[in-house]
Amino acid sequence: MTEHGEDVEGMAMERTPRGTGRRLHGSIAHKIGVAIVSGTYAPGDILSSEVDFSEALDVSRGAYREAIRALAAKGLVESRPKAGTRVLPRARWNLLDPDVLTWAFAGEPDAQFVRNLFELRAVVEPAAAGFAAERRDREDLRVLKEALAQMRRHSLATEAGRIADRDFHDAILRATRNDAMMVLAASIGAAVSWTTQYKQRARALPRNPIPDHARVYEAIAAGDAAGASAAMRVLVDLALQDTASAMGAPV
Amino acid sequence: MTEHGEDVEGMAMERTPRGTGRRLHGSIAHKIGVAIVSGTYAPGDILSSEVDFSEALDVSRGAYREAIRALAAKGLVESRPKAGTRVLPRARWNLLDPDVLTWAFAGEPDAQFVRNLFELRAVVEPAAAGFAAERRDREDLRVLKEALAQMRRHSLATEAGRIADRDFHDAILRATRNDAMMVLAASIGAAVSWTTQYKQRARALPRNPIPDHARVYEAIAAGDAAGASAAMRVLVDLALQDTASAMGAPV
DNA sequence: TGACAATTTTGGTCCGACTATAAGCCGCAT
DNA sequence: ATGCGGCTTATAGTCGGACCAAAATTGTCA
Repeated sequence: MTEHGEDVEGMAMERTPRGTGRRLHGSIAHKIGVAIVSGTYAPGDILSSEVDFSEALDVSRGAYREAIRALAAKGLVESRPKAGTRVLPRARWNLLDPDVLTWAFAGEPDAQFVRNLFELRAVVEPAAAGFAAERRDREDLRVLKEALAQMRRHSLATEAGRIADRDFHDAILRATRNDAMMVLAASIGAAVSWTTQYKQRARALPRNPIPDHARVYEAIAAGDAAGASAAMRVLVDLALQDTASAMGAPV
Repeated sequence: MTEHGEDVEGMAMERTPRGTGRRLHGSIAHKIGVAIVSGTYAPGDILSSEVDFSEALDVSRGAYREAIRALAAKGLVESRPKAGTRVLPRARWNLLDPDVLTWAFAGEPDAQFVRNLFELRAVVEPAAAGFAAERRDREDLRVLKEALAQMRRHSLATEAGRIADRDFHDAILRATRNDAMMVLAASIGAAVSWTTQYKQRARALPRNPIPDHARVYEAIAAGDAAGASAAMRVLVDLALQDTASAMGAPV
């Protein structure tokens, strides 16, 4: 992707084992995954036969198959003897899967999809904050407070600031004592954090997020479920507005 | 398991290609997946080496590796050279993945987990109903009405009845016009439907679900978001109560 | 004794052959 | 013509065996 300049098909793998980082099958899955999510291969399309595609990628058939297995596990494709490997309809994709989310945000994210994600977040996170207010223990509050302090110290423009922000939300999720909710909101949160880059890019950083977060913290500390929920709803709504304006799309 | 007498490890694959149905790597993934989710292999555990495990299962190393790829794609395990394949901490599992859910409900489902699922459902579905009330079109209402009619015709004890119930909820999700919410609620709904079996098993069928569903339909048809949301909340709460009592666990 | 090097274990990749499945075609009978 | 059933054949599925690469362990030497 750097100075080689070639990669004619746009899909050729690095032949040099140097600096692969990921395993080979992993990068294959990544490439094809991005291609599918970004629409290069539309739902219903049939991928080239295993032999053709794998040698087009210049990898062994085994590695290619393992990549396809991963994609199939995420609901992106389905392979059947004689029929080939077909891209499944979007409704079957595990859109909440962390990897799929990563692939979706690898290119220019679809504005509509981002809106949907925020909508879901606006449903889940306030509820999570409410549960957290009811179930948090002393340790949860300590972590929450520490994250808040870190957010005050560093701006959201810095890496440390974003990590603190993430810690804050993660701590709330842990406090819900609900695994399912944790997994879900963690995925959404990750996706949402990608959009933060767009906010930064647009230099649209007019709002100081600290007060919003502080209000959430106070309500959780006070054990005020309704208050925590409401405060979180405000926080998410504001984040959505920022993102929407930064992406140049109407809310 | 029958007269073969052997199968020492309790994990040996059927050697007879007869009635496999699933592909081989699929059944391997299923077996190991269930074993992990049910706690046979605890987080942090290292699976036997590829050669050992694959020949213990009496399958080729390739098939085994493909199965592991699928599990890795769902966040259940992680493989690293020399380090082996290790079961990841529960927090990394894609608990909302349809397959993982299936595996989780393959054995006796964990009561706590079911409660968490219902809690999440209680958050998402009412919100979805609200959005549906705002965005549904004539076609959505038609499908919804038809599903409701089918539910009246067949009891929930029948397969047709359960399908109708599922159609009803799916139609609501489609009406939200939110892909992310659709995928999520579909997963949860599938999981919840497993629990229906437990309700049946316990013969705890005291409640007639039609009125609850009808109220949701009426509110959506009327475009009453708040009403639809409230009606759905009631519906989910009642379902939770039924399930909880059927599972013999306190709410 | 501590740093370095050889060893060995284990996953990663490749190859080539064979098998099993089902889509699509062809022909038969209606 | 039409619908059904068997046959063909392309394609994914499975296998086994070989070699590569990385990392944990062990052993060795300064």
